[in-house]
Amino acid sequence: MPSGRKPAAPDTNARDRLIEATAKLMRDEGYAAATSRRVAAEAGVKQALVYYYFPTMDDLFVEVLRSGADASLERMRAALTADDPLQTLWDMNSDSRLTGLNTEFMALANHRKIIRTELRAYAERVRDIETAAVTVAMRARGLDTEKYPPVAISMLIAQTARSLCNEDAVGVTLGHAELRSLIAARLAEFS
Amino acid sequence: MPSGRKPAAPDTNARDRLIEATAKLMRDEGYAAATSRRVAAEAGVKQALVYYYFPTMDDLFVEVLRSGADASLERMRAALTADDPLQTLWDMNSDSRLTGLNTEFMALANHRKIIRTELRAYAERVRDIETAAVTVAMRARGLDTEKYPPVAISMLIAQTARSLCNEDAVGVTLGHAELRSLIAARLAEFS
DNA sequence: GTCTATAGTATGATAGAC
DNA sequence: GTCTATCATACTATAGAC
Repeated sequence: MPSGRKPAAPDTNARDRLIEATAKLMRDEGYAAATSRRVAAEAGVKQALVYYYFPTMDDLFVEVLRSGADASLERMRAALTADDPLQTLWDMNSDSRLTGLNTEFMALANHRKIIRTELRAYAERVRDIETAAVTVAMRARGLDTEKYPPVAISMLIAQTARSLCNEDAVGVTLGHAELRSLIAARLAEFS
Repeated sequence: MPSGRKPAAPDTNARDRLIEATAKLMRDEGYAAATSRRVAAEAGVKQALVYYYFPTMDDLFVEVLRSGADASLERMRAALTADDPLQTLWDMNSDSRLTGLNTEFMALANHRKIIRTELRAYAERVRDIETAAVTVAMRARGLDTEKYPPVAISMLIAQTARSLCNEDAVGVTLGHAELRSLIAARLAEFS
């Protein structure tokens, strides 16, 4: 295979570095900080090169969302067939790197049509996978999937994890211990 | 009383109009759209006047947060002594005007210290009030506040309502009906 | 309290050399 | 594929007239 190398090194091609640099800036300083100049500097290239790979900055943002989404979906598919899908669901939605980016994209999506469309498509694919995993887990334990629809349970777990993460990010921790142990007790019933 | 008028009219003084215009722009187009020029135009004044009332744009943002927070806390205090505090808690956190602004402030808070500090203080005051209301409601119905800490219950209700609202804003509705009716059934047990 | 005018800087995007 | 150079535009913030 001629081009079979996949270096995990920090630098691959310029395009990938630009995408990664944009994600980093969005996480650390918000989407408004991800300007063509700053993104280029972070990736170690000149500003004009951004427009060689991406027609507009919005196209760059969409690509950041897509590549992150693909990686996330891949991880989720693998993880949710594991021993403890519900705990895995909780853990994955507690990753502050992901929830931080997600907040930025939610804010961006509120006023940019292309990003809204892309984010919606991604969110629904994620929900489908998560719901499938919860369905399997609940049936295996003989739980009532009529009274407690798996899609509702998976939303409850994912959204609670993400909310706690978002609050942590701004320094709000009041009540977190209580909610965490309540969830932990509930999740333990499934294991 | 010399200055006792409180006109609900769209125009009061310039300062208030600037704060309201900023909130509107943040809701409709995101915080990045709330520039001194656009805010001034929306309020019907000239750009330089923004800096007469607010030393920097961040000071304006903080003031938007404060005035919104004060109004919200006032409404919440009044509402939570009502007949059905838990339903009220749900309804107040389902207001898309508030949750939209909240998303913007969360994103802003992720990279602006002053706003993070202000948002944290507000979030904790809100949580205190909500928790107090849930405590009263649970005790009145003889529910176990040891096993189900009121602060955790109030967080669960508020965050679920807000999450559904945030998703609605970007067009995601998958699973909402199921989660809503699950919550409705739970809330009904308290009434 | 509200304005005009402007300084100084950063932005998205393009043209064209190599 | 990557660069230099630049245009047109927008931004925050200040100075100073009225």
